[in-house]
Amino acid sequence: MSRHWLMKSEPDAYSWDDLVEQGEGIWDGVRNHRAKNNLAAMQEGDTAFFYHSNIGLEIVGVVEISEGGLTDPTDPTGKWAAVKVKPKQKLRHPVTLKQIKAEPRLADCELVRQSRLSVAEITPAEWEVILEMSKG
DNA sequence: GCCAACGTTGGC
DNA sequence: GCCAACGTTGGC
Repeated sequence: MSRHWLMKSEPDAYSWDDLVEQGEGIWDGVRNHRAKNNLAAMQEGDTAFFYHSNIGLEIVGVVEISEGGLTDPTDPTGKWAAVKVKPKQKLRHPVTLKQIKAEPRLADCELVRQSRLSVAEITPAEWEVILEMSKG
């Protein structure tokens, strides 16, 4: 049973378009324990929303975990986790943070509850709600 | 082991 | 640019 996630990136540093251009990206540099636990729990085939923080403040696409269980190559101590992701589909309409906060069914999601968490889990129900919203 | 001070992240 | 939330550090 695959799980769902949400991964934040500042588009200035790494945007959806950057990922599409490269075909596959490694998600590293996470230095938060809760986010790391989420990264470490990801398995190949899981899917994740790609969220633009700071600029945009919206979910722009869906990525698939292409390789899980990696150690962060940018971390000399080898304690932190990383995964590889591939772009799967761009949302027809981005789902903004504003919309997410206005949706009662999403009030409990990790993104809303702990806004600074860079890698959050999305429940199957929340996943469906967001996908539905992206269809406009 | 507690807690105040400080730094960072991210929304507004 | 400000501020709230959260994590980390360091003195005790």
